[in-house]
Amino acid sequence: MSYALIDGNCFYVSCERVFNSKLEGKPVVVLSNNDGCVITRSSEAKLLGVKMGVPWYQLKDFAKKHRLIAKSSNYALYGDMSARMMSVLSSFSPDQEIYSIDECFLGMQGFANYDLTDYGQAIKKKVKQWIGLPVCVGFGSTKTLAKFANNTAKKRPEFRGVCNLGQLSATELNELLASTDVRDVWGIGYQWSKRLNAIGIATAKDLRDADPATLRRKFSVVVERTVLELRGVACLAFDEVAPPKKQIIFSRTFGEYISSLSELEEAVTAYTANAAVKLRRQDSVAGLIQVSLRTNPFREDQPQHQPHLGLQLVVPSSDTRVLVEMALHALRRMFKNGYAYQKAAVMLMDISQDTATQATLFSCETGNPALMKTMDKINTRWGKGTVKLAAEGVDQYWQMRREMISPSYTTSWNGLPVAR
DNA sequence: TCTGGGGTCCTAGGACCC
DNA sequence: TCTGGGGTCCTAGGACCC
Repeated sequence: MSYALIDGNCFYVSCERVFNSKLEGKPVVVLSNNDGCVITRSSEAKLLGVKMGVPWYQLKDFAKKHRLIAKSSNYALYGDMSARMMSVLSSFSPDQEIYSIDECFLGMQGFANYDLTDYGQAIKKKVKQWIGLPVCVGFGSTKTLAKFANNTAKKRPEFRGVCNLGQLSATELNELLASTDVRDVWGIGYQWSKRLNAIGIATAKDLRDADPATLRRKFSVVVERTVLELRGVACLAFDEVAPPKKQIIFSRTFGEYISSLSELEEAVTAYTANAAVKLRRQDSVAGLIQVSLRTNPFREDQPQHQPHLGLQLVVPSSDTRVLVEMALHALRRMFKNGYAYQKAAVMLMDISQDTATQATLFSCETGNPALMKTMDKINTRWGKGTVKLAAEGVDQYWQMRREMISPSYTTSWNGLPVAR
């Protein structure tokens, strides 16, 4: 069995470029929600030395000087482009696992007679032609090796965007592994890479050749599995259908600080409604809802308050009104006057499929599934927010800032590109 | 003075991913 | 002034049970 991993090159920037050719060849970054910090960089921006995660306000002067272009993130656009890309990719294998917004695995079982390097080039070409997005392709006998191959295809121009490990000699593979920092192995983050370095494991090759049992003892079973995966022993499952989420979070920084309870109530109501939509989309109900608030932790000069409170529902529910009632209850218990709150989050937990719900003896209010379904249908058909609870507020001053956002070219009539 | 052993469940915290 | 959002898995330790 072998796997392909296809990954969009600086995906968000590439999505912007599809509809705005002026961004081509220029240093571009896409910012996180609220225009907070850099989350995607074009290769030109990387060359300028722009680091991942830098706060935008620290970069403004630099951007002016170096003609760095910033875009607010436009998830309506990226989500839609992602769906199109995934649909094209699904035509290249019967088995697809969508791993994130910009990457998927394909199962390559039954492709033994194919030249996978050619096949990878064909994939790359079709996605570029049909969707307009540049991708790289990596092939390996485990997911971790496919990831490694993809990473190699990205970094080394001589591979022309496609790396098939199966085609390499043992020497060539060793050379590639030896020239890859252990930090760049999928599953090894900053903390573990530091500790691995300390015991003499610096490269992907060192890690592959280390003793799995020792690493399990010193680190965890996760690191052991990574070692085995690098050796070609598959330890990670291929999930074709996304399993339902075990927790659902809706969390946003406000456009402006909020100090009043009534405005927080509006925001928490809206956040809960958003989380509930996600919950119903996977036909689930939640048994526990947690609300949290946060002041700006960077403002050490200001009083800090980061409360969170979870409340159990008597009967698990997905009804927005039931969930909102609980959320507001939690909010009112935590809220304190005199703080500038910067962010709120609503988290749904104890999630189960709604068919499995246990009825109570004294059948309590569990909500009205039919009404919720109708609401979701209307909002899908006529656009988000067509029908909502009045308590979500009308003005919504706390909505996030997105000062450099592009139109929703593919998902809104108003954003439709015009051909001249 | 002396104070078992084994199992389960839950939670918090730490690590990782994009 | 301005620092994102949304997930997963694993482990250790405490509570509790017999």
